[in-house]
Amino acid sequence: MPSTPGRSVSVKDVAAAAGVSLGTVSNVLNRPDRVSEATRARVQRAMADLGFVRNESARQLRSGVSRTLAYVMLDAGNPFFTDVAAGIETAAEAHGLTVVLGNSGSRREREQAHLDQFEQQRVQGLLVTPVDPDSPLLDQIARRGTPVVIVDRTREGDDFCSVAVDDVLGGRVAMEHLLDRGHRRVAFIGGPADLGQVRDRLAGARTAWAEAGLDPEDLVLLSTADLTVADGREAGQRLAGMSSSRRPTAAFCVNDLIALGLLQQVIASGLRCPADLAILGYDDVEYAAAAAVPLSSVRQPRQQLGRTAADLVLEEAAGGEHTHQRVLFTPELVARASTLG
Amino acid sequence: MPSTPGRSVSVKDVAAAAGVSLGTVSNVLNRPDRVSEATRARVQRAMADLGFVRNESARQLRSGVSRTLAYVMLDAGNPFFTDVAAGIETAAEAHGLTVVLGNSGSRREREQAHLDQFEQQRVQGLLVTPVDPDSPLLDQIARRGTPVVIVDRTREGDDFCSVAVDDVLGGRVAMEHLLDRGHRRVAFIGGPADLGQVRDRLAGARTAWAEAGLDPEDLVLLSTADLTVADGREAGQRLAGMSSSRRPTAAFCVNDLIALGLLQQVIASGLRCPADLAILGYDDVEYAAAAAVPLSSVRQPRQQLGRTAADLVLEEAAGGEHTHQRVLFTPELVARASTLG
DNA sequence: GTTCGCCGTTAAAACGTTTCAACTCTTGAA
DNA sequence: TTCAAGAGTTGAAACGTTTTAACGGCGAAC
Repeated sequence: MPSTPGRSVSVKDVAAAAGVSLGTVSNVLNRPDRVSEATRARVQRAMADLGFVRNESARQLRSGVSRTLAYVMLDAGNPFFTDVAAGIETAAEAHGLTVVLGNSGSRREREQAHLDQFEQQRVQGLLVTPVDPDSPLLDQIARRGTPVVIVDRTREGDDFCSVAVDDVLGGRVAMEHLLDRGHRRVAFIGGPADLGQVRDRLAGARTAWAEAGLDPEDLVLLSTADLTVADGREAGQRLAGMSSSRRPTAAFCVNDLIALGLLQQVIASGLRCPADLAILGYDDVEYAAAAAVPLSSVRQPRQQLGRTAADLVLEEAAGGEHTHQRVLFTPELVARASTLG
Repeated sequence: MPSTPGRSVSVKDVAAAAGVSLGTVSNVLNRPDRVSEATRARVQRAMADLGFVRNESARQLRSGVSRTLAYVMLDAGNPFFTDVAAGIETAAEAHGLTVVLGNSGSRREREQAHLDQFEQQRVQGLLVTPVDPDSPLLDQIARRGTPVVIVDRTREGDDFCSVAVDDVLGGRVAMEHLLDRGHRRVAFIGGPADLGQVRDRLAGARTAWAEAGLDPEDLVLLSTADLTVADGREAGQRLAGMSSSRRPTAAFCVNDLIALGLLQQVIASGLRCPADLAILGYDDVEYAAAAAVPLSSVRQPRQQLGRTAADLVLEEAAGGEHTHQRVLFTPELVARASTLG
C-alpha cells in the first residue's frame, strides 16, 4: 500500500519499517551484494510500501559526485542543436549519465542563469554553445573546477576544449564542387557579413575560386540581411532580374533556408534548376532532400559533434592528465539534383 | 586572485577568510539586508577571491525546495515540442525558476530515466509529454508527492492536470473551411490510421462533412504510411493520376509535411494550386508560410500550451487546494493562398 | 575449548548549507 | 542611571544520504 503524499520518506523511515538499521538500507541501495537475501527483500518491500524516493541532493552532498552532464544550447528551436544534443545523450548514456538541457535562446542572461544553475548543481561536465565564446564567465566556471567544453564555436588560446566544424573547409569544398561542374559565373549568397560562419564559408569559397585561377572580382556577392527563406527569395528576385548573359549559372548559399527560398523564387520566375541556375546549400537540413528539386548541400556531422564534446568533457572530468584540444570536424558535400541535373 | 581548482570552497572557508561566522555568510547570501554594509562587502570580496560556488545540493537538502521545473519532452527534434518548451520557460522565468529539459526521444527507458532523475532531484514540478500517457510510472510519481502535468496528451480520469489541443475541433474547423470555400469533392490525407491525432482530426472532419449534409461515403480517404514529405508526394501522384472529373478539388492533410509533399508533387504534375487542388495542412510549421504556394494550415497554440502547463504545475506545487483540470486549447485556422487563391 | 576469520549488521561521523534562538552592542526613552 | 528596542552577529542544530570502523555471531581450524 503506497504511502500518502505526506512529505518525503527517508532511509530512516524505511529502516524502521523493515526493522533494520539505516546503514543496511543504504547498503541495499549501493552494495546489494553485502546484504543477505532475506533482509534485502524485506528492505525493498518496505521501500516500495512507503514510496521511498532517494534524495539526490543528500546523495550528492555526501558522495560529492553527480550523475549528470549539462548542455546549454543556443537555440532549442534549431534542429542543428537538437541533433548535437542527441549526440551528447548517446555518449552520456554509454557512461551511465543523464543529460539535462538548458536553452539560452541566444539570450545572455538566460545563458548565465543556466550556467550558474548547472555549476551550482555540480554537474560532472558542462557543454555549451555560448552566445559569446569569449565570455569571461566561461573562464570563471572552468577555473572553479567544472570542466567546460565549447560546442560548435571556438575561441583563441588553449583554455578550453572545443569541437566545431571547419567552415572554411566547407566553403572551399562547396565552391570546388561548383567549379568541377564547370561553372565559371558563380554567386555567393548570404549575410550578415560579420557572422563568423558567413565569413568563414566565404573565405573558403574565395580560396577555391582563386586556386582555380579566377579573378576574385568575378565572384558575385549577394548579401542578405539574415539567413531565412524570405532572404533567399529576395535574392532570387535579384538574380532573376539579371540578363541571362550576365546571370550566374550557379549559386552557393550560406545555408539551406536561403537556398530553399532561392529555389522557390527561381522556379516561380520560370527558370529551371539546375539548367539555368545550379543551387548549393549548407547544413543539409531535413527538408533539403525533400525540396522541389532535391537540394545539394554541405552536411555537418552534428551528432558526432555532440558525442565528441561529451567524450572530451568526461575525459577532463575523469581527472587524469588532460590537455585541452580543439577538434575540427570535416564537413561533407552531399550532391543532389540541384547541382547535378 | 581566484583560487586554484583544488576542490570546493565552502561557506566555512569564506567565513574564515572574511573573519566572520558562517551564519553571517549565509545571511549575505539569503538576507543581505540583515547584514551591515561593511561586512557584506567584506564577505562578498572573500567569495569572489576564493571562487565560492554555492552548493545547490546542500542548499536544497536543508531548505527542502528546489528552484527548478523539469520538462521531459517526447522529441527534442520536433519544433512543436521546442516551442512548448519555450512557453514553459517563459512561465517559469516569471516565477524565478529555471527549466531543465530531458529528451526521451520516444524511448520508454530514457523517459523513465529522466523521470526518476528529476523526481530524485525533487524538482518543484514535472511536465511530461509521455510515450504512454497511461503509464503507471506517472501515477507513482504523483502519489509520492511530485506534481505532474501531462502535456499535449490526455488521459482518462482526473488524476492529473493535462493541457492539450483539441484535435477533433481542429479537424472540424479545417473541413468547415474547405466547405465554406465551396468544395464538395474533398480528400482526407494521412496515416497511420491508429495514431490518436490522425483519428481525432479525421473524426472532426467527418462531423463537419456530415453536418453539411454530405454523404460520408463521398469523403475520399487517402491513407499514408507515415507523416512525411515523401508520403505527401506519393499521395500527390495518386491524386494526379485521377481523371479531372473525379479528382477531389481540395485536400485536407493531417500535417504540414504531407501537405508540402503533396504541393510539390501537384505542381510538378502541372496542376495548379489552389485552382485545380486546394491544399490545407495542419500544424503551421515554420516553413508552411514560405512554401511555393503559401500553405493554409491549422495552428496550435504551442507556446501557450507550455505556459499553461507550467502555471498548472506551479499552482499544484504551491499546495493550496487544487483540483486537477484538463485544459483543451482551441486550434486556429490560418488561411493562405493554398486554399484562397 | 580456544582462536581465527568471515559475514551481516550497526552506530556515528561527515558532506555544505539554512535556520533559529541567543547573544552583544548601540541607541534613545524613561 | 536604567531599561527596552533593535540591529548585527554568532553557534549549534538539522536536512538525508554515504561511508567507515567496529561489533556480534558463527563455523572451521587448531
